[in-house]
Amino acid sequence: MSDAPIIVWFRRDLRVSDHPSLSAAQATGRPVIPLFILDEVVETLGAAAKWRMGLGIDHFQKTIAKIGSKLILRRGKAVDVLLDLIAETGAGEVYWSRAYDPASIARDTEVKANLKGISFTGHLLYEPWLPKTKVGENFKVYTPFWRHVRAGFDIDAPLPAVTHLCIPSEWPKSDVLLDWKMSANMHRGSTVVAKFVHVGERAAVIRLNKFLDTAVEGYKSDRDFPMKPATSGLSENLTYGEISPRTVFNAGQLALEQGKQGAEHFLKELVWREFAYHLLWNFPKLDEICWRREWEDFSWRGENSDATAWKQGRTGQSFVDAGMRELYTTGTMHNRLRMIVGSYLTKHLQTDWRVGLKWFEDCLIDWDPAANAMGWQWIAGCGPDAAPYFRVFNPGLQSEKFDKDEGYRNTWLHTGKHVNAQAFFDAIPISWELTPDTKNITEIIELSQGRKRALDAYSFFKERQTQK
DNA sequence: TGAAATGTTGGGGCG
DNA sequence: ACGCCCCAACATTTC
Repeated sequence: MSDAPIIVWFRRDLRVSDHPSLSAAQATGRPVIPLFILDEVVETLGAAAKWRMGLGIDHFQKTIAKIGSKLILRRGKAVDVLLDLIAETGAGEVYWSRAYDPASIARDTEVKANLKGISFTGHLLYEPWLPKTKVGENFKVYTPFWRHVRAGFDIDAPLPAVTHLCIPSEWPKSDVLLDWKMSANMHRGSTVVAKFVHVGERAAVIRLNKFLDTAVEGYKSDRDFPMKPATSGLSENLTYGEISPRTVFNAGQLALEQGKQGAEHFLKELVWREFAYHLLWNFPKLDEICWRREWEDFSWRGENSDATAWKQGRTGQSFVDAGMRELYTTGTMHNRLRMIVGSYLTKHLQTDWRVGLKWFEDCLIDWDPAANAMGWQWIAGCGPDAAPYFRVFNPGLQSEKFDKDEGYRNTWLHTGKHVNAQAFFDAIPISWELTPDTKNITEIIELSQGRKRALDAYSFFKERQTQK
């Protein structure tokens, strides 16, 4: 029986509750060395996500300290760092929670080929390769996927929090988090976004409970209204694994059994996240190539000045601009606005969905490789189970329906009603000018013209397709 | 998880 | 009383 230490390599699982690899390591009774690596995957995160990951690590260091252990920080290519640490400490194995995006898979495959690594489930409810249709195919449509996993997969109860860890006889050296400068690319001002983040396990659980106590009953209808406090906000925590999907699922299931309206819809949204990973697993270039390949021939515009105006929240469509400014200021955007701004960019502005995907990747603190790619392909009309291309959102009508009192637009465009907004914009050091009141910006393109241009491009595209 | 165009119906004003 | 028109309200189809 070896008493060699076990390295628990943390990635997107910054928690001690319901953490299968940590619990398994602890259960061996052997010393545990908690480790985080600033590796090739973390280095290339978008600015906001990288900064937010830094906050998560900072918080998690304290969590680990509270259970009598220490989070070791190392920087470098993952396999090299791990081999070095094994040599230094005599560690026998490395445990981790699986990741499913191509960059992480490549990294982890190389690691596994060079040392004894054991991977656990932790980031998802269902391993993405498991769901199959009756004829053994991968799912392309959400509803059958939902029905299949709902009926066919049991979700175990979450594991209890790990409350202590055996420590090694000697701690290996650790980097200092500040030296990693995780905020280096946050030119748009991390102090502004910092007001909106909820970091760590405790914050995540508070969010979950608050949502289930107060908001879930009205979730089904209220979640479409960006000014209503109707959503859980948990995407931010799920993406860094500050709460496990299993914890969220079980709590949602309990609410459902208590007869709470909206709980079923909440579970469905959680499973959308699973569906995104199912798609990404089966189509690893989901963020690069149109899932319906023929759409590669569509006349998408690349980076262009209209797209720049879109990023800056200066399109002259107040609802779109408000959404883009919420994104820039808070690192998140209400889901309804994500659909609206995505539709506007890809339809009215005829711009390639990958331009929008990249901007979201850089701005979102809840960025997720699978969900972002699926969402953009969905709205552009080239993805699986996608909104048909001709489903063009009209931002004006959408604002009539979902922001009738202009509360949302007033908040993010600043027209004086919500004084906080000015402070946000004052604090953002930006290279382009934000006028305080964007309501008078001339629209890039009149809405019905933009719609027509999009539909014309679509007919032209379809015409060419049939000729092939 | 859309919007606009087109089609249908039925009530009311009015000659 | 009747036919006609208008148009709101709703349903269907088309993009």
